Amino acid sequence: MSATTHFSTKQRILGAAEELFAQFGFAGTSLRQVTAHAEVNVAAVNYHFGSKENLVAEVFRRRLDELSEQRLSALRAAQASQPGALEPILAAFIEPALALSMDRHGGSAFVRVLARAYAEKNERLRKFLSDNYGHVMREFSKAIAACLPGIGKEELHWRLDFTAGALTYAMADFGLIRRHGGASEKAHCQRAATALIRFAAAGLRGA
Amino acid sequence: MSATTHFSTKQRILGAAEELFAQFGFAGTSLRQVTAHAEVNVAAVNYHFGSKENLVAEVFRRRLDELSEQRLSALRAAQASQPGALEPILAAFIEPALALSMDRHGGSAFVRVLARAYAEKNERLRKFLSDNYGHVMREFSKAIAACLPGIGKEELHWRLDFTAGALTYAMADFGLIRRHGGASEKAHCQRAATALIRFAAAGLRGA
DNA sequence: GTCTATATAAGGATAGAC
DNA sequence: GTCTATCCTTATATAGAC
Repeated sequence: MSATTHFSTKQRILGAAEELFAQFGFAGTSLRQVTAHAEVNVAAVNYHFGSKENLVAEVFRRRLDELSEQRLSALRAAQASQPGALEPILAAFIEPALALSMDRHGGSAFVRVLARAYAEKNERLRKFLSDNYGHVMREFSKAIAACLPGIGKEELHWRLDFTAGALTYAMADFGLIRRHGGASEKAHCQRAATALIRFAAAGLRGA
Repeated sequence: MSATTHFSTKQRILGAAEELFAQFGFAGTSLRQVTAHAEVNVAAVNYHFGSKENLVAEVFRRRLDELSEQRLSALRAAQASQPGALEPILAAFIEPALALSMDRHGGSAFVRVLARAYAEKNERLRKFLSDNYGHVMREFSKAIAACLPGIGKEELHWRLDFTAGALTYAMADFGLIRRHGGASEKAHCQRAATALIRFAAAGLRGA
């Protein structure tokens, strides 16, 4: 029994799609590539997901439901233990994604898929993400704003915008750091995350 | 004689491609969409550019040759008049792109195309950009590093990386700010650029 | 739930008339 | 330099056997 046999057809498709979307984008990946990579039949995608657009949505849902919960729960913990502190809030956003990108089972590809989605101007995809996960960004924005009194509304809006871009793309790069299985890569990523938190906090404060 | 008639077939194709690439991505845009949008014949792309890949490269070359020169020349001017100052270096990078995105003739779409390229992991495209324009980023990196003595090599590398991501995506958003033709949008963009410079400088210093 | 086969459309690229 | 027509490949999606 091979390693991949442990996963259902549906999970194999999701994993293959995630990997290929990260590498070639949504439009740049064909369902034939996906099924070939997943070693399933071409018809399987339509049987399990109905359409390519639905498959894209499910690739996000599979990870984002859990990731969003982890982020919000870490945010609440940070606000409880260190109220008014900026860095713990940023850590609450970054560290669950970092854990995902260090994970086996293709989690690292997903962080890059997220970065793709950020660049993507596709209306339907943006609406899907905004409708289902927009509340996470709003919670974090509110929490960060509360740490930064005395900054004008317009200025604050921009800093949050810049931060979102910086975090998204920086984390996508974390997913590219080669994981040779050693603990040193994990430590390397952790140092990168620390640097990112420091960078974003300084930028937000506008020191 | 209509407004578009002033431009050659080649220029019309480049303009249409730029607009569509910004909106749908490279893989997500078909040559048929491009030629329809440019109001030229389907065969014109292959006649003038040989292939889709070549068209993509020319879309970059048309703007990036000039933009790179402007950036490097602004960098030299900044280093001459305010040596060791960080903000003028960042301004030298940002303001030529801002001017482009405020320009008529589709310059705003190009800034978003640049952001697309940043997310794109396509090897051939990355190599083309790195071979032809990589020296610009290296010049700026060197200049910024010189302003930040006493920061470790690894830490500095990350901060430059975060900055590149933040700048690229923030500038793409500038290109989305609606320009109703008034001067107020120009002022709005200028304030956004000032905020971006401040944000990046603070992040780089790690205050 | 999984396969083969296929319907139907769209894609990139080219040949050859004008 | 520009057009029409077309070749060939690839794509998404589905129908129907197993």
